[in-house]
Amino acid sequence: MAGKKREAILDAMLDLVVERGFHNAPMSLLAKRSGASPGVIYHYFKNKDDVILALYLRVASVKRDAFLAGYSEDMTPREALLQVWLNAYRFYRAHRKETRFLDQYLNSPYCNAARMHETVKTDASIGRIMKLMRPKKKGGVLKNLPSEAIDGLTLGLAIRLAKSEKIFSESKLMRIAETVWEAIADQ
Amino acid sequence: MAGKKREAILDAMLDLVVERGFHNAPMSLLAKRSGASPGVIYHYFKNKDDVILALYLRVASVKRDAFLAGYSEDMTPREALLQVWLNAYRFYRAHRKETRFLDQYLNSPYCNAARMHETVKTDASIGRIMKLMRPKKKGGVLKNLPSEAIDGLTLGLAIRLAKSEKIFSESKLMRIAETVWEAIADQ
Amino acid sequence: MAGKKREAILDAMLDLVVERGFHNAPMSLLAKRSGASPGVIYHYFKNKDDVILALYLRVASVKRDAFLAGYSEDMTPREALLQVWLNAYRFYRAHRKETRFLDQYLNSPYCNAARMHETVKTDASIGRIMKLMRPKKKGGVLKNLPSEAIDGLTLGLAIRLAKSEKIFSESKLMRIAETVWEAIADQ
Amino acid sequence: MAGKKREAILDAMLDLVVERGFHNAPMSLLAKRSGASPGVIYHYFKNKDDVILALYLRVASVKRDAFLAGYSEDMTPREALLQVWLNAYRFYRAHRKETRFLDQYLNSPYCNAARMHETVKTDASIGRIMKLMRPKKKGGVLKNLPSEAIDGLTLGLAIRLAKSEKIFSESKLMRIAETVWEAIADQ
DNA sequence: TATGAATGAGCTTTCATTCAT
DNA sequence: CATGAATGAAAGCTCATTCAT
Repeated sequence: MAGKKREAILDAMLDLVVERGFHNAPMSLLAKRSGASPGVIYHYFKNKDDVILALYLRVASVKRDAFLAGYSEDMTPREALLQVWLNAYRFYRAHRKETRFLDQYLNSPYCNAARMHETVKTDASIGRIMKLMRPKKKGGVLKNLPSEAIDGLTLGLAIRLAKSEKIFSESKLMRIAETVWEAIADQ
Repeated sequence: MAGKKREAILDAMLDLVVERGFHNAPMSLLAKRSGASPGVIYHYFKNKDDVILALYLRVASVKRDAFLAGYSEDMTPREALLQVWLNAYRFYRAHRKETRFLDQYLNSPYCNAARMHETVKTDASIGRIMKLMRPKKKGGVLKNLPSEAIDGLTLGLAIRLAKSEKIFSESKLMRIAETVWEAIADQ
Repeated sequence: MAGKKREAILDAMLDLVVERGFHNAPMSLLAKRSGASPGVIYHYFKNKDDVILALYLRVASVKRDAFLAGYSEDMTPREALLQVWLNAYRFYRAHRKETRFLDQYLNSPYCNAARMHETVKTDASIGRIMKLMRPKKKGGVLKNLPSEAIDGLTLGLAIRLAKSEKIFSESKLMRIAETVWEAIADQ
Repeated sequence: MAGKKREAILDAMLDLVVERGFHNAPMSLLAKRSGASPGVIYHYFKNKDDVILALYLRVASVKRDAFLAGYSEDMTPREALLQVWLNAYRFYRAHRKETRFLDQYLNSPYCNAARMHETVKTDASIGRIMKLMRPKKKGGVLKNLPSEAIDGLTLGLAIRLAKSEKIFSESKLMRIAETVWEAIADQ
């Protein structure tokens, strides 16, 4: 109950950033939209940047949980990849506002080196999976591709598909996931 | 001589946006950096948004030319894909400021539906290539994947690799390009 | 206590417009003169035009009350005319700043058709009196003159006299009021 | 031919002031509307105030000539009054832009004491007529009314009627002029 | 906790005026 | 005489933040 207003502020900020961008999201409007007074926002948050950061952390946390749903360490790399890839697609598809927020946040100087410290921590569990997928010569099962390539061919593709207005059938998604696996696995 | 100051303003805006983001790029600083007076910017541009838009159009135009360098309609789809993919990687790699600007611009509400009209026009020639690469069942040579998937697996990958600090050797790049081709071609 | 600062802003704007005109009445000076900060003016008013409009409405309201002081519907037309005419003269004479403001406002494009809507509403009670004074052929007691002529010969004269530096004695004013009555009444 | 551009500038300024007011009549727009370059305006006029002043002097001169048309010193006071009154009405009626300009100019602090020196000189010939119309006790034929009253009952009325959208017939105008004469003459 | 009036630095933009060409 | 790019002070206005209540 205590955190209800805090959540309302973050919700309103998410809407504002998506609709209007970081600039053009004034605190006065945030107050109006969230039903809080300008003053009380500063009770919950140090300043505007802190609201943005808290929103990012909330979104990142939800995203991490979504990505890892149904994943277990017992899975084969192939099973893990397919699971996480579909999770990613579904998250981006279901959370379009959050996706657009992340796009803006991660591409803006708002998110600078200092803050990326937090980011890395947050995404560490994603890293756990990714580390499983090492190139063959390092004991993994993947082709000898740079990690950026692996990332781009998997999550990068998921996000692109999710941004499309098209809705893909389960079978189509499975087929794409297979294509992804084939592109990166060293069979 | 005629458009020299106009170009200087756009150059300065590019630097500012990359360093500080759309917000935090005040016109007064733009004036100082470009060597123009605050007033004269409004001789060349209607307002701040118009500067941003002009910068986008300039970057998009340069990008299009870079992508199409060395491309000819006689090429096989495979040759064309390899050529354009390498062009893309090299453009993003060589124009990091422009790339970061595009990231911000295309993900921000600055770039709304109205402006995307221009965008589409600008990227039409890219479209010419992409249309060559149709799925097999439509007379092309590609797997039956949605266009977003093709796009993500090709240009989306190029941009990710280019953003990395790593520098890839020619042979490595060629190998990745081949992997890309194999991922999308229906052999 | 509630509207004290708002009133101070309007008071200061009245002074500024009279001293310096609409142009040359910058918001920064308005802030200084009214003891408000530049920002808070925009808490009470939408923009500069809105300050001007609010000032006009305040002046118009005071003016209307002043004009109608001591008037009752039982009066004969002659009594009513003399009463209102003297009221008008005294208002203009006692409120010289307001009078000069009205001169500027009503003659400037600041006061356009849209705003005149309000004006008419405000002056409706004046209209009540004026309608009593109809030409004889419509059941009134006045000469068959256009309403603009009636208006000019009464209020128009009052304002001119009030603008003069001269101070007229009560008896002189009464005599002029009688002249006005004779000029418009159909005896 | 030399003065053609000068006249064009004054014409454009008249339009601008009437449409937009003194403020909102920027020199850049004056340049565009008049077909002159911003620079050359400063060849013909010292500064913006000087353009306004020159326009006022031009309008005042035309007005004076219009008022005196058909007037001769041989006329009886009554004939002179009727002639000048009708001239005034017709001038205001035919020159609405000029009338609105004068309204703004004469009511604004643009037209300050320094400039009124010129004004008085310009209107001296009007003064000649007005002086003929002295109160009876000073050898004239008018009632013993303050000069402001005479002025208001004559020219003040003419201007009010002229501002109305109504168009008055010759006979109606003559009747009103007669009423005016009766109001001020000491018969 | 909560309010919202108040602050004031700083933003985008305008515009009278100048001057090299 | 003529141009129009250039100037820069100053305008109107915004907004993150504070604080008395």
